[in-house]
Amino acid sequence: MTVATSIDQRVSLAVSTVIFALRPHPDTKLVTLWLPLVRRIREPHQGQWALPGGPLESDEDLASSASHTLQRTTGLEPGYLEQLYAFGNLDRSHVEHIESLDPTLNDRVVSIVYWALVQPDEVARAVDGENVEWFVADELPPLAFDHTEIVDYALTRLRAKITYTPIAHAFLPPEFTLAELRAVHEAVLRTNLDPANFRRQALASKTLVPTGTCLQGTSHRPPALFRFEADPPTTTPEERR
Amino acid sequence: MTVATSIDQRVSLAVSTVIFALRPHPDTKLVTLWLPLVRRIREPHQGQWALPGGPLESDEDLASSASHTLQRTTGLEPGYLEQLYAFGNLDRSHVEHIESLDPTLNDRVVSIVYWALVQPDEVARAVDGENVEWFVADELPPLAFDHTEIVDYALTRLRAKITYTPIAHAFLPPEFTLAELRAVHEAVLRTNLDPANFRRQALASKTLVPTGTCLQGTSHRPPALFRFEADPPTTTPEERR
DNA sequence: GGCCTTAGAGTCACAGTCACCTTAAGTCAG
DNA sequence: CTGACTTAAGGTGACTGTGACTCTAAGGCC
Repeated sequence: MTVATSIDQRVSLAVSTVIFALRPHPDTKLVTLWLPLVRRIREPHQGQWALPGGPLESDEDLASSASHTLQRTTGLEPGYLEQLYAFGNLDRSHVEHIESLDPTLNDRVVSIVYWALVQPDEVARAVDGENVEWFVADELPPLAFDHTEIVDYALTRLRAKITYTPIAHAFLPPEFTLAELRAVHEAVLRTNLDPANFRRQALASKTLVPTGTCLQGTSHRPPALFRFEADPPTTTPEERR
Repeated sequence: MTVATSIDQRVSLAVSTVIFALRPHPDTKLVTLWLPLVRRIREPHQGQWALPGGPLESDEDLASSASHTLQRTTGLEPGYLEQLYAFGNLDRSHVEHIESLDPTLNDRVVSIVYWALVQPDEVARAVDGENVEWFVADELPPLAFDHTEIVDYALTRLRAKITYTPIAHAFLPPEFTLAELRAVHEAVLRTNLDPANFRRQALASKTLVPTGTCLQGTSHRPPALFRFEADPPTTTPEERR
């Protein structure tokens, strides 16, 4: 920071985003985590799948860049967006599959990676196709660069964070039942949770507000609807401003 | 990442480090957190104190860059080093004191900030002087750029992390008593901890190994010496390799 | 020996968690 | 209308970790 007025030409800066959404698993039909990947159309790692992203433009914030990537690849707005980590080690372009040995293509890239939660809808499927494809997060093909590692870390972070922070709302509509909220947790954590205990803890967290209404038309006792509290405090620097 | 083969000239990349060490407070004599700052010798923010750091060299990893900064400003090796956050918003050079209005000096800088824990020794004081000076972490002067914000975030992270991770060892010699370990926690958290309860929790964490020996020469019952377990598992990507 | 200081072990009340059970409230089949 | 079925919602008891506190152990110092 102190003396940073020039930079070595060969270090470039990119922003990538790990985008999570919930959809039914094609085999088990159980709801699981999915994420969109982009097929690389040039060396290195041409043809392999990679995280969506791009170089940081000089007129956009880091988080804005991640948002733009999200919009470009899925057509969606982020329900939740947080910086994951900055990956910049020298060896990160050379992992595993060295396809191109042309050193000019092996430029040093520092990637600032964000992770996002979205609600997939019709629009998302429309953007699909082209070079974008959605995959089950825990059943990914080999990815370009160190992106497998990055996705693993993002999954760890998501699974840790959902247990102590109300981020599940990013996967849900404004109003939802406790069963729906629990289903999100179960899908992310890949476990079954005791409905009674989950209910008690969710209500104790003080982040849920009962709407007073109930969901009608079910073949059983109608469940109460909730919405999330307006201002859940966060701790990342960006959001503290 | 995907298309990152060129970068806008005006975005430069720097690595800064928040370096924490424990020393007695000059007034209260109680042990507290200190950190070294560097006086800026050019615009913008000339004369103000800032975090030590510098541009990322094309042949060094991000963490290595932070280590080099640490070595350069204090002469010390890091006992603990972890990436804090990447700060890159457009307005971060313009906060508060706009001294230089020359736009060419207000280049866009993305800073990847690390935080480190060190044991200060004689060497550290020797490097002192020049443009480096140590300050009590909670009583800093106004800093250049958004560095006040960054230090605040680093302090939050340190204080949160020491409660659930055995990082206190970075402030301690290889062998130490439980009272010394507790003193580190008390200094970082600025609270008094119940010795008996702290003991119970520390031993329950399974990260301490009794050496079998006791510290002799005290004017009371000799305390047992401990050392930290060899392999404390961590979760940051760098250390998982 | 008596006193001081700190180490270290133990006790008790309390809050949160987990596994499990019971009751409430609706739909649907007959 | 009635009973079967399903899920919501509330409750209970065992267990666990924590905070406040007490008590004993082991040294040095006077």
